[in-house]
Amino acid sequence: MSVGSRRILRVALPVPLRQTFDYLAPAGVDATQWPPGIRLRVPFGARTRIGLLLDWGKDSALPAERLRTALAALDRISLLPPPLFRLLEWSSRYYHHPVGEVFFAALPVLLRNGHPAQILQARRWRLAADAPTAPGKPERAPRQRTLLQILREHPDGLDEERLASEMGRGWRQVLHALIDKGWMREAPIRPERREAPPADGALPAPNAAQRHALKRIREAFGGHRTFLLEGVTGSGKTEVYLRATETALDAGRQVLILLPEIGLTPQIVARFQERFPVRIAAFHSRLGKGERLRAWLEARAGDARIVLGTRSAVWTPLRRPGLIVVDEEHDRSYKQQDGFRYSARDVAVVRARLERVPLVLGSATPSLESLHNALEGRYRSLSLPERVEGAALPAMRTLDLRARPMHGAISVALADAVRAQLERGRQVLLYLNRRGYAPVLLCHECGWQARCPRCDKNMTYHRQAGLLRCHHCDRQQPRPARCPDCGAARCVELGHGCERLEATLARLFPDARIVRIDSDRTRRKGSMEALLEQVKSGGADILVGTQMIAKGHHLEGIALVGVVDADCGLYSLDFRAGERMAQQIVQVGGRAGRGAYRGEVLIQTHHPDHPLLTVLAGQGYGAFARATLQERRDTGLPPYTRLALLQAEAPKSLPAQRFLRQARERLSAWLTERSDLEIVGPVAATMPRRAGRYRAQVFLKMQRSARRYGPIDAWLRELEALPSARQVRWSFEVDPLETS
DNA sequence: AGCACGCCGACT
DNA sequence: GTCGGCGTGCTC
Repeated sequence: MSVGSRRILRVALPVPLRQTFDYLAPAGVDATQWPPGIRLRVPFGARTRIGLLLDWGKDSALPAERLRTALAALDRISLLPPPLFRLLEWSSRYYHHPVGEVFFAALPVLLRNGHPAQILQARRWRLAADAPTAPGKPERAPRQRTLLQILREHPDGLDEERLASEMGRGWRQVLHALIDKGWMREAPIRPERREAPPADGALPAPNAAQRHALKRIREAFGGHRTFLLEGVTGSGKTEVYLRATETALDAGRQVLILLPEIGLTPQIVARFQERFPVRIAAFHSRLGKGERLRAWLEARAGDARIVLGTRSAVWTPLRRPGLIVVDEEHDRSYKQQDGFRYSARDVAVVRARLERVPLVLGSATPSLESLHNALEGRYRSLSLPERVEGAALPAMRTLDLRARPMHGAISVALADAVRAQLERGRQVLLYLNRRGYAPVLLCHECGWQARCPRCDKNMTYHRQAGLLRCHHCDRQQPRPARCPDCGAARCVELGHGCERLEATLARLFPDARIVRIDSDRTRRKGSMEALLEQVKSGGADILVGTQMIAKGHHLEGIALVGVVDADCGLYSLDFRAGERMAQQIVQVGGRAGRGAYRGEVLIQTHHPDHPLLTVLAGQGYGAFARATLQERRDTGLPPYTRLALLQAEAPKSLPAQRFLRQARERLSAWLTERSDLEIVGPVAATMPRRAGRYRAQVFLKMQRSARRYGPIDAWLRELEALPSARQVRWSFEVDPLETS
């Protein structure tokens, strides 16, 4: 190989185009001095942009005179360790997403914008021993006096960022004046606070199932293996993660732990920090740009030994990875729903293979995809069938609503069960996955309904706010005093949301303390924690909530969980609705009886004989999941086939339809007779209009074994150039979760 | 996605 | 007579 002749730089740019761009190396630079994975400043159209060098080439498909010259390299060494680099290439191919957008999604914003790949070491300053201690000194320099006073209050020192915000403009001059007087000393960056880990005796002793799971995971260290850890709620999955983490750390390795959006709480970070006196990088949504870059670089350097984060943390570079964990792997927040639509769980599976490390997928209610992989032997099954410390699993049964007397959304039978628990001084949780007061506002005279003009959907009445809100767009409007159609003052509320359920309960149980938790009540940061704290400390008798309360929270005192409406998940167009409903019932039911007594789960339904409910309530989630898998196999749905979705939306219906029709024709042209690819559509979305835009889609259904990405890539590149594509917003999604 | 180029309405 | 609307074409 003649290295010197490889003069073409192949560069990925953050643009939605399925291609790379070729550049020449500047005069005097041998292209091969620049390793793939570094950032380059390049001219692009009318301006200069930052790209990522992916590869070199001997020659370009473009004539030499059209090539421009790269301006400069921003890095000396690759930003991305080789396995992560290959993971990103794989992701771009698998998800058929523009390679530049994929690579740039893995970089912190500051790096995307050209910031040097160096840890922002905001220097810290503290007072020197001989600085004046009297508050009035020096008399003739008020700014210096202020700065001295601030630092007197912070004997450990303050970083420059804080100094700037406390002092305001011109702070650096003041600082330098004090440095010149010898009154300032540089303080060590981030005083390390390392506490000894708890002695082994202080830790909970793992039970037999936990020990077995750990043994299998530890055996896999040093190589790759994927485990599906099925652990009922309260079975101590986190303790397994912690002990497996310990093993990886002892081997000098890093651990990457992915959590669903609501799972990454300060408490879970604290739990890891308590156990391990090592640097932890926690990627949460409130991290500032600089902090995010620092955490990213610390992970890349191997200084952060544990990386905790949500979906996007799957792209964190690791120097010496030893273990990856995906907690609550069924959770839908692992799926990015816009732009680059990837599944962090699925990416983690591939990453673990490329990094050659074990991966643990944990859940009480595994996704059918993962369960299928386990049943087929691709994943190793581990199970924690019992709760720790002997707490019993709640008993689950259905309550037949047919022809039964009701108090609003609550049957008399459920109300009686609630009363019985309240009389024994125990807590009750009622789960209703519907916000607001009533999902429908209807005129009793003429039949008019409050509909969202932009979505063709009913607007939900929120009584406390006095507003009609559309839950599909941001529209809200006051409740009309009279029917806009006939003028009658007789609009009635139909159906029940959480707000109304709370009102019903207040009437039925006037002495009970009721706490409602839904996104209407937890807008403000920290209000969710405050409400949960109130419940945990016994300051509530009845907890009412949407799916926000279904996940993860350890509520000791709850004896009864009521699922107020199980019917909405039974007959849905979305083939995953049943799976989701079952997961929600089991997860919310898992809040019951984690204290000293056995809990009870009551499921209200008009379809007590529906197989989903009978299997779930009678035999549990595992049996339900296996039965549903059988159904998916019979109907040729995922995970037995693979879906992809081409979606288009436009302010008018026609352009979206036209684009999709053309897209379908073009795809057919790419296919041979023996292609195992089925095309369905264009069909209107389940919600044909949302926020004033018409939506339609084409489905691709492939055999599981289909590994041929080529035709689809060529097809999508063709679509990019289609004139009808410019009149619509379109997207392509592999393995969509929502097929509506 | 940006950004420039390009051809038609209400303003100094 | 110009400023600027967003259609359409291109980016190595």
